[in-house]
Amino acid sequence: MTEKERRRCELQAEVLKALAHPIRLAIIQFLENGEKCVCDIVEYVGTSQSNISKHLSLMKGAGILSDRKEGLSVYYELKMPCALKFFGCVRDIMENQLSERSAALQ
Amino acid sequence: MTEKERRRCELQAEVLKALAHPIRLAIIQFLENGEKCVCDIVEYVGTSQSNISKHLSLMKGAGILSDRKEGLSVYYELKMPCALKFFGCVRDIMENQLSERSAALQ
DNA sequence: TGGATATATGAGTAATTGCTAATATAGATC
DNA sequence: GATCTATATTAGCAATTACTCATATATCCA
Repeated sequence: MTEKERRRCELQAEVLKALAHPIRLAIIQFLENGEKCVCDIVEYVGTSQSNISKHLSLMKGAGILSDRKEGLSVYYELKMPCALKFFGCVRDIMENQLSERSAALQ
Repeated sequence: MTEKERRRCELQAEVLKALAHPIRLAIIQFLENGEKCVCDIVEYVGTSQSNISKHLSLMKGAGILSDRKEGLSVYYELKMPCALKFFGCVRDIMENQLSERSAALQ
């Protein structure tokens, strides 16, 4: 494996790490229909504002979200809609997992 | 957000966590062209056999890989080719990141 | 059956991640 | 300028992740 490939995998892992948390996935799905402000996201997800702020900052840093300010509010928007398609694939994997486990138990 | 949605995000996060590591991504790309045995994977990635074994086990547990034994060797195969397409998308995000950072520095 | 080989696992340790509570910062309004 | 509101950040702590080393387990062969 070349050093270039290794480096590319490291960068890709950064992005995937930034996706790999339930709260961040919930935020992304919420943003599927367009940009939202932090307060709406807090309400939708149902956890503390400070926790949400951390997660938003992390995803912005990873290039997954972008933001814009409007008065006191900050609106976040999804920059990688392809993630939503991928989640469909992930869901299939999960369902296969459950099917296989069910079959194994029978 | 409903409890069902929350649960689904948790499960999706499990799969993404299982992907989100440079060595695991390298393994997945190596498996793009078909199943490989552990010793080939060890050689390709260039880290310890025990480390590789841990990563393989984790991905198998998450439903990403499947395996079959042949004598002393164990062959692993990718169960979610859609991940490869998604990596293309992740790469675009990474490149956008680099472009934006370059623009910001100029 | 013993030795060799391939692979998986346990234990210990360090690094990373994620949460909460408190608080700082920024913008708006009076 | 003070107050309020929205959001971001710091610090502390707990949980999780990842690695190495040593070793266990399984398979093959003489």
